[in-house]
Amino acid sequence: MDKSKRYYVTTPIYYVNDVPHIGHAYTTLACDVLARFKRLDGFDVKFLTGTDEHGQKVEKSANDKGVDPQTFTDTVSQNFRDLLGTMNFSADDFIRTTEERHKISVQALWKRLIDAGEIYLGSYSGWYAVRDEAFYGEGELVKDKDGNKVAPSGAPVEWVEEPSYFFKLSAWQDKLLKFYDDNPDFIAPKSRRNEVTSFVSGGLNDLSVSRTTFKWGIPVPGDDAHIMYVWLDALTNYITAVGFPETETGEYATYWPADLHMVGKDILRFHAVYWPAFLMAAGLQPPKRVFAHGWWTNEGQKISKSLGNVIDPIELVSTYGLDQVRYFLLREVPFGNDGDFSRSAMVGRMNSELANDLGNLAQRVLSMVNKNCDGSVPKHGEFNPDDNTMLASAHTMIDGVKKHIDNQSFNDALEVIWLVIRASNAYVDAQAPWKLKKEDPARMETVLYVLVETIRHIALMLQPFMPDTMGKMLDQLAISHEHRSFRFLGSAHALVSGTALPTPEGVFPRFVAEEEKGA
RNA sequence: GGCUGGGUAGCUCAGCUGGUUAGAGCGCGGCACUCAUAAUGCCGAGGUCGGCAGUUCAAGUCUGCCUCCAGCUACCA
Repeated sequence: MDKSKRYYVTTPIYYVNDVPHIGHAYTTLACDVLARFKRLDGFDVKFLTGTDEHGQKVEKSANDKGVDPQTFTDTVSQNFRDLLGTMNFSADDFIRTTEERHKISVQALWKRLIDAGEIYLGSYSGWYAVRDEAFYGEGELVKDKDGNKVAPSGAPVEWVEEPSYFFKLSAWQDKLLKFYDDNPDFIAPKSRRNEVTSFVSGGLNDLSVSRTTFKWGIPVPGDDAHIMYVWLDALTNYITAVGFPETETGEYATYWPADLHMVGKDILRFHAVYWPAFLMAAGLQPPKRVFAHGWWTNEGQKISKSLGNVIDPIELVSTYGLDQVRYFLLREVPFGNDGDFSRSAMVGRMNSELANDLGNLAQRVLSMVNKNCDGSVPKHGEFNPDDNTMLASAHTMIDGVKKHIDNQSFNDALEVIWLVIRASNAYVDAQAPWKLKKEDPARMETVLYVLVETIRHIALMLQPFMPDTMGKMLDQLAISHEHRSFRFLGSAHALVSGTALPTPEGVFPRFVAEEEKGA
């Protein structure tokens, strides 16, 4: 197996206590585009997502509902699985931490860490907030209005003193710093990398990795009183899904180390510090890269449940259309930055870029072809310098796109494609095929040929972002499903003159607000 | 308090190792065209590149100080 031609990308596993929102959709969307892109580029891809189902909070939620935790998680995990269909995500595997394969995997990892002397039994005491699933130092606590000590988040805390296993994280400080140094692209974007290295440079404490205060989790092998700390459990999903503890054959041998863990910026530390430390301590390879993306605000406001302005992906898709939403989320903001979702920005992008620039380009060209070329791919004569410039920009587009995709710079990748789209519209106007129709029909056909061939390239390149719509556009060019990978880019696989084309139909309608309709 | 990143046209942002008239998209104004989803193309307005000082033949681009914003981190009577 050629390891350079395989690609393993993961989303975080989503905490089942949450209801799927735009943040989940955004993270998985980014991975979906990467996975689709790599598949089209000839890679053997594994794209993993799933749900994190253990922990005290889940146990509590289930109790509150009067059901056992397994029944509870079966129900809520499904919400995240449904999101795949809603957003047209092409995940290859959906892992749940309550699965048997995962229990085996986590316990095997634990044993490796024990055997390596990286875990020891001690005792833990501190202020614990169930709601945050985190310990706080005395100094971090604040007083609420009744004078009770609470976490900085406002969550109630309790003094907990219990035996606990510890991972010797403190011993990994130098090795982690060397690892970051040797792998400058491990953490992205750059600003996040700085944050992590400065955090690690500040010193690391050993990490409590077990609890005795609840039961809903994976037991420590040989010491059932202890349940493994949720992050050790959760992070291990990335290797469970490739068949760990089997490491010599099968998917682990093929796909590990993962090419990319996509995460929100809130969980970067777990992925960029704890996870590589766990893996190296167990004698396993850390992942190649962790990318921390930003958050969305809603019309300039921070999104929160209490404000009631949570953005529901299902609603977005039904209002604006699936591919329009997929496009907007990756086009509007440089990936890694925070972004703002606003109705006007959404409509602006979908109308000016999708309907006007791209949709109308396809429509104006295809309808001329339909009316003037017998509804089939036009014949072409010699290409003049203008034609060659146009075609060359279509042919070389992939280079820029690929470069940006490998940096997860989705908006830049789209910009590269849009330069070609704008150039195509300018080319149409400059060549004025509607004039050539009367003056030089053969030349008109050549111009239209250049255009359909350019549109073919644009549609092929945009498939990862907008799979449905680009599928329709390729249908309109009568390109079979077997001819839609990036292998077919370039003049060697150009459209064949005379091929019958279906009647064109617009694929990106303009968005007209309800109140404007019928006005 | 410390660290990091950032303050560039109305808005969102590009500007690599310092070098001729500082760029794009959107928005705005005008012109052209009529194939097309009242779409497209072209032209234009406009910014003392956060402030002050310095280095240099030359600074948005380097240095120092100041200021504002964001993130991370530490600490506190």
